[in-house]
Amino acid sequence: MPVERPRRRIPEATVARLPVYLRILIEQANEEVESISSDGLAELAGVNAAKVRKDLSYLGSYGTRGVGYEVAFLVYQIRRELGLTHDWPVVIVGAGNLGQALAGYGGFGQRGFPVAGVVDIDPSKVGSVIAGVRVRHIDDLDQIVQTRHVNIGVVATPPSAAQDAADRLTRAGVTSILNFAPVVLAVPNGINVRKVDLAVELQILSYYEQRRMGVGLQAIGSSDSGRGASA
Amino acid sequence: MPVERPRRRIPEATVARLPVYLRILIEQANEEVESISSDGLAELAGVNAAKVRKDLSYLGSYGTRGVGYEVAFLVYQIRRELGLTHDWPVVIVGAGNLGQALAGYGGFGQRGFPVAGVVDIDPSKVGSVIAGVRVRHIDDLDQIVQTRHVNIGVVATPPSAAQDAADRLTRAGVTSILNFAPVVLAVPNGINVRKVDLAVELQILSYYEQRRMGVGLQAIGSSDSGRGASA
DNA sequence: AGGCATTCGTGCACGCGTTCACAAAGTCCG
DNA sequence: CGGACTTTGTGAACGCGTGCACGAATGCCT
Repeated sequence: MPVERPRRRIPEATVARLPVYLRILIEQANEEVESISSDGLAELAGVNAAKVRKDLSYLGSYGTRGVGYEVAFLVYQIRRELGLTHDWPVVIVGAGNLGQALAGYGGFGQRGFPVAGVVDIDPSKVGSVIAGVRVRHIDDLDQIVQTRHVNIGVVATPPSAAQDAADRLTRAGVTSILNFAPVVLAVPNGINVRKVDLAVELQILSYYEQRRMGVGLQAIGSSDSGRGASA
Repeated sequence: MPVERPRRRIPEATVARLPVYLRILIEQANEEVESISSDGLAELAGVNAAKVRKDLSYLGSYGTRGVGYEVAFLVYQIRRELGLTHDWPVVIVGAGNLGQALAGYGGFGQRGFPVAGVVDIDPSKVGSVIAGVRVRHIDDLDQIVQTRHVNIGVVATPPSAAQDAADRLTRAGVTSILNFAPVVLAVPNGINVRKVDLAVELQILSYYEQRRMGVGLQAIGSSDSGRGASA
């Protein structure tokens, strides 16, 4: 009996939705809800019910026909699949406006991603304490990554410094990067990069707004960009 | 001669990439680069060259065979298509940690999205000035949206207040929302919502990290999640 | 115990997006 | 001026993700 299956590959689109399901399920658990149907979960997540079932089927055949899914069990399974059974310390590069906000954002530590350190290249920023974490110099990056076993780095620098930050992170041994700088990072193979670009998001919204006006008042209908439940 | 074509619909995936091209092209223009090939742009954007050409072909047949695209002209065309020929004022709901960082983030105003106002429901926060903008009470939302002609709202509240913020925004007449709260917003039809969820992004990275370890040291290869050029 | 209602799991078809491959169109040089 | 070279624009094939529809399994009620 194979205790830990090698686990089949999960489609990227599904991986992106699992965290959403997880958050909703934890909420439900806090409200003493014991079980939930794919329909119920779909409604709360703003997606199709069949999609929910297919997504969850990648985890295994948990779920009871005629009843639904046991919330607590599903939380455990998703946690395990996403690798959230233990903490993933992160290091933040850049102690500017954004870096400080991220370090102060409670959502990190509370959700299993404690801030192992904040570093900056500007000596004048080093030493200041933000959100209980002392800012250290970027030269200490290697040491932080190694002693705290950091796998995930966050780039919160100005655009001009982002590539250098990424280079230092990968050199220090980080294998996943969350990039907030409006720059396309070049990284070695095998390094996982995800980007969050506020300007891009706004410009996408701008496109649909502009379109809405230009075309006149005709049916806008499916201008929802993936998410969005109707009231 | 139709001055302004009705413009065929552009695939969502392409719309999401246009802002990236735009940023790169503006950079190139600043460095006095006059023209660029689809190959060159593709490299800088970290995508396939054919994809660049197909994306740009949705704008029209700009581009000269044997030469490439004229940078300045392409910048103009993308700007026009994305509706960036004029500013889009945005209103930020929530003057907490994140709201302040967003208001202070220069990337907004400089990229055509000036902050028309920051509002909060907490009277103790009202009146304080962040990044040159005075925080006003959320009851002033309607007035701000109407007098400043705001179409885009940013939700930067705690999760528990996010739905209320979205309701108020749509009621005030906002038709696009950028949501930073880890909540699935329910909005009326025709309202465009995009979400930015830090915890979700980290959890996705966590999945691939966990997988990397579990499977052992075998080829990780295509674990790049869309972006990522090799060094 | 049997039948009915409910809900899961999934095969299948459809549509969108990506990529290849190549003709068309232009430049450059001898 | 002609031929070689470069690069665009796009038809076509492929692959992935979505959503429908339905069989299978389970619980509940009589």
